[in-house]
Amino acid sequence: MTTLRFEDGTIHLATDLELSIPGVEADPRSGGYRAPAMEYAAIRDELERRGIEFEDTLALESDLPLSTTYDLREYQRAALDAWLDAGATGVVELPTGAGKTVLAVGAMAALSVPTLVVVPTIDLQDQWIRELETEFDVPIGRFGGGEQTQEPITVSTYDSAYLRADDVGGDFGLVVFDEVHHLGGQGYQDIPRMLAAPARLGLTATFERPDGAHEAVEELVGPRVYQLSVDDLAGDHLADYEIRRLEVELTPDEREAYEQAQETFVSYLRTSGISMQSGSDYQKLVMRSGNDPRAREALLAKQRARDIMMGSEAKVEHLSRLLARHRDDRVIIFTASTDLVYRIATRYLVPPITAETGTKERRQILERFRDGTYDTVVAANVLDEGVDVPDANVAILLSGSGSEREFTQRLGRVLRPKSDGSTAVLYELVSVETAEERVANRRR
DNA sequence: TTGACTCAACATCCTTTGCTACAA
DNA sequence: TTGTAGGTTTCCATGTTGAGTCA
Repeated sequence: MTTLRFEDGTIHLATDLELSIPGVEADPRSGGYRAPAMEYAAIRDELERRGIEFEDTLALESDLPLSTTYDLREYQRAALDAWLDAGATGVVELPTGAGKTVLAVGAMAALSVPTLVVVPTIDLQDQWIRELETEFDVPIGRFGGGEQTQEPITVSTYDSAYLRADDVGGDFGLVVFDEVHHLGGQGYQDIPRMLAAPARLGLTATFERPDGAHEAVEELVGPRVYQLSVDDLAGDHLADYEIRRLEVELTPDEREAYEQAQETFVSYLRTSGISMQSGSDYQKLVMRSGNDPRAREALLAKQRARDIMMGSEAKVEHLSRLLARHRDDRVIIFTASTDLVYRIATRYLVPPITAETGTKERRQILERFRDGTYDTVVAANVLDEGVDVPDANVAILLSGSGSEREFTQRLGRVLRPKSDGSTAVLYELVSVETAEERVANRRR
């Protein structure tokens, strides 16, 4: 008799037959065959194709009473169809605010199998659970945030999924990865490997990663099956928007300090033979800095130069004009450093949010921003992703990285359609004749 | 139960000029 | 002809998160 069983994140195939299935290896210790759990569907298909009778101890197709009242928008319907046509595997890329959760609910209702939803933050976990409890008449389990309760539909953080996948990986027929680009991380890639779920849905607003790790995501979840950009939906389902770049000058003191720091960095590159053509060259420099004091000094100088161009006095000065112009608007100011957040908070009496802001205080600030008590907040990177941020119509990017993802996420914060149909505005403040001009171009 | 703390993991961190090999 | 990727393996700093521990 041939039997399929889930064991510690793997599929064990107990059989007397001689088999040769790609990805499946003989396991002499247990006297059978073994493969990562993600090969489950392929193994089952292969056994069926060869007409081999087998017992399947994984019950992934139990019929859950899932129905949805959501009326999918045209593009959501198209995305769902594309995913189903691809065999219920793959990634859907939709901009922030385009209703990725709704799409996932549609997918869950279409398959009606036990489902694991994996999300990056506790905040998102809370949102998903609220949404699923409203939509479906079944209990919703939770892995993470100090709770470990499993139900046919369970929402987990990536961290908890990593800890539990070897244990529960044989219990779900569908897995939904919210913000699926996180799966590019080395450790997180083990999560989909240890899950048997044949159906896999990845959701993101920014699929491609600069480090190329989206290729690993494609192998683990499936290729991108549907894609819409912000511009595809702006004006219809998202607000129209405008990007305004404002160029500011460094003060003479800042300029001198910037040029000096930059020269320290560049002259080290010249003498060390590092050509700095890609991220991996930068990595080489970082490694060298571990035992080469000059390399370390070069990196620290680069850091100083970054701080100067990103937090220049002229930017903070210019901010006062923007805040005056948008006195009646709802404004989020984004920076790349916590220092700058607190400088602005002190100078303009704007509530700050950084990683140091406790959960309770953070929730309070966002609640007051939502109800209109505050019309402006300033944040470092905390509001980029994974947080339910109230709608705003003006975003001011005082500083940021060259990451296209970060830019898209920040733009997404002002794109919820406005009741009066008005246009959202995103300001980018850039210090001229610094590396920031290049950084700003890259992220677009 | 809460808050403060530590720890591990992840992300970004880069330049600008020209060489070589290879694929489309 | 044109466009694009090209070797390495353990790490400067900063920002952020979730899990775990302890009082």
